[in-house]
Amino acid sequence: MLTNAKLVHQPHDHERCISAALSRAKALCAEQNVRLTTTRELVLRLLWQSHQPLGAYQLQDQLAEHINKPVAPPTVYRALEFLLRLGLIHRIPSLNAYIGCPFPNNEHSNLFMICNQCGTAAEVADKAVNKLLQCVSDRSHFTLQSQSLELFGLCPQCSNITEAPGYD
Amino acid sequence: MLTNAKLVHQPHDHERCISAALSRAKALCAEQNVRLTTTRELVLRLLWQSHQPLGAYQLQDQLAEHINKPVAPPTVYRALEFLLRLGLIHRIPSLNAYIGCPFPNNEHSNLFMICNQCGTAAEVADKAVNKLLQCVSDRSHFTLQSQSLELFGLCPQCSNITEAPGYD
DNA sequence: GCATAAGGTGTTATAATATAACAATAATTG
DNA sequence: CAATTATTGTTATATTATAACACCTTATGC
Repeated sequence: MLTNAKLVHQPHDHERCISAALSRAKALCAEQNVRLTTTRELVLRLLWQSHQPLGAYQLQDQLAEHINKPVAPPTVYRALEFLLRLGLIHRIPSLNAYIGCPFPNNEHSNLFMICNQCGTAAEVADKAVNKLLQCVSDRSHFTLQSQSLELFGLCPQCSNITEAPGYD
Repeated sequence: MLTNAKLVHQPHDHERCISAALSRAKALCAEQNVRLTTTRELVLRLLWQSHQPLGAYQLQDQLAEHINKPVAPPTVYRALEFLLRLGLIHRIPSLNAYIGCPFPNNEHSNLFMICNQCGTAAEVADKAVNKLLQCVSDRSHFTLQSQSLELFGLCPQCSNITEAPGYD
């Protein structure tokens, strides 16, 4: 099972997450012979500022603040589209939000564990999950092409807080 | 594995789907002591007119046509909210669309197989899937509360058409 | 039965998310 | 360096969803 769950749910050197993501992005763009322009890189950076998915309009605000001039929605959506196409980020449909992918190029499950409390989202890639869903599809003669799997609940930290005995 | 896939993907007596859904709804409302008002029942009926998820604004149009007077969005969304709360319908996040639930009251997987071609969506409830996802969550100490699983691909019918040899 | 409360609907306005279309600019290629 | 291609800017608008408040209908207690 490939996952960034531990990283996401514990204090860690987040600068490393960011720089790793950026160097992966640069490598991938070079390989694919496409351009990681300033805007695209900035949007990717912004998405990697935390492990919480961000909406397009949050990105718009942050981007505008960053470059110190107004940004129109298409600018953001184009960058997102580009990053999505390369697999550098994911869209989480039930949140209308976007998040950096911690392991692009790997076999994906497109599976996220999203904390209802703190909003963090950890990604999981798991062969057993993929296999089982392939099997479910096969049984119904359904030709599986892609998937989007979202688990909602409480991350370890928020679970502990919630479960802790109160003072009542 | 509990699924309506065969029904969805083959010609069938759809009137039975509709009437079954309605009687389930009536039973559930009686049991829960809530009211299946005209609007709510109509929205449920409309959702059951096919096995394709419908958007809120498609429902709005159809509803307006049906009762022969304009309908405002809140009317639709209120009915949807009610039906969702009772588990009579599901929302499919990546489509922003709604669909009738073929087996409310059962253990759910919230797993849909959605045809990219014809748009039909079959639901699957599978203990193995639930168990595996529970296990994935456990391994990360994630307290699973709910899930949304969407498989995209081709239904059996559309697979056949696509795979059939062409005339080129 | 009737007053009251609770639940449901109508209506208007608006928020939040996303895309279309076209002009302008920058980068790449021959 | 001209021509092509890719990218960005800009304006407008589509799509999905909700807030707020007035009004009406149904259930409930007396």
